[in-house]
Amino acid sequence: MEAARVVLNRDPDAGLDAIAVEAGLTRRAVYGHFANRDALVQEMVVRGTARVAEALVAIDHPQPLVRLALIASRMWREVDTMRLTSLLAVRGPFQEQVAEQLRPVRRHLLDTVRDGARHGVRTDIPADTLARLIEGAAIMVLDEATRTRMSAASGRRLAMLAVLAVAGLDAAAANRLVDETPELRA
Amino acid sequence: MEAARVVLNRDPDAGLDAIAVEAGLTRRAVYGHFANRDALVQEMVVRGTARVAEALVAIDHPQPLVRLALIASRMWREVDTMRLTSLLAVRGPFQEQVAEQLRPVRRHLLDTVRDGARHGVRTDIPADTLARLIEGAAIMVLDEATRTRMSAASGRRLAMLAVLAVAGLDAAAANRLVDETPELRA
DNA sequence: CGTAACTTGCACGTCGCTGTGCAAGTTAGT
DNA sequence: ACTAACTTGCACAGCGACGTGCAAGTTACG
Repeated sequence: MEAARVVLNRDPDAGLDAIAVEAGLTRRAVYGHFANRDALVQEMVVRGTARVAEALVAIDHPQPLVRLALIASRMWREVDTMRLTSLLAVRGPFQEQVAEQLRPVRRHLLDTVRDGARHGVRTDIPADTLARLIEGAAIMVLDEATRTRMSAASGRRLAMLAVLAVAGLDAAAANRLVDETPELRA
Repeated sequence: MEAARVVLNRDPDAGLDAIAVEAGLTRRAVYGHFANRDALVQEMVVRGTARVAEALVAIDHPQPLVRLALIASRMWREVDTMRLTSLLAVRGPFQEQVAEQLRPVRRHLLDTVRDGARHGVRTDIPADTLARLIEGAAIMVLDEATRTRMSAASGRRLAMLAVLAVAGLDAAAANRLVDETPELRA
């Protein structure tokens, strides 16, 4: 399970053998726990997505901008799962499934974007489009930060800054927000 | 060739059969032109990347911010090729090849970012990191715009705004720049 | 017409991955 | 020591995609 996350994060098309080896097992042994490859991946992605979705929906802060930054922050905390989830949300046999699980998260994000209109979030781009861009930007930064083996602190901050940038804040305002909000320093 | 671009854009792992059909040929006939599947993809990606790279490096405007917007704009003009190129630059057997071809482009982008420091480009993020983020953001927007079948004008504008946002401009300044610069209206 | 280039259809072998069957081995719990 | 759960190794069949060989057909050009 854990092994699958690691391996599939490296190569989403990795064979069952690679996963088994990573788990310290034989390919044959895996079939004792899962009916087939898809069942394994399904199980993993569903669990992971559920955890992430729950964590993101739970974000609740009076200021919309802080909520946005917190979303980026929590995503970073679950990078591995997030990257897989977002990957599987686009291609693969689980698109629907994952999309369904992400619905409340996306709704929450959209609400936050709308809510932020009076706090500096740009309105020149339709809210739903902007929400998608913010989501995409977060994932993209996560990818980049992972690829360059960025430190936890740097990655988190970068994710927050990028999300706020796409949301429409200028650099100065974003840095001020991140530095002066206690919840964003945790 | 053209067919390969279309098909692989839908599914990067598409079989040779699908490509042949799209081209109005038989799988067998393709082997009359290319030694094997890899040769075909290689040829296509190399040609495409070369074109794009050339177009992007040729961008030359006194204002760095305009250069950034132009990069996004030209990328949008070559969406299909760009998406494939960026995809192949990360995974697949051509990583090195593509990365090599993109080197001058990335250097140009990095120079532009550095150059923009005095024109509103954020400096709180290291220039090389920021350059990567801008590149990633552009691709991400292209993907999103393609997925939602956005109109040419909308897609182009969105790409420009997103790139400028990540570069550190606030929404108002970005819109002003895009609207008031003749080169960005073309 | 004749020829050269190209395409087609079909057959075939190969490769890599999947999923299963079975006998034998290991490990943990009682 | 006995059992139950789990693992291993190996063998096998299936599937899909690749790459090739060959005979027959089409098309363009002289």
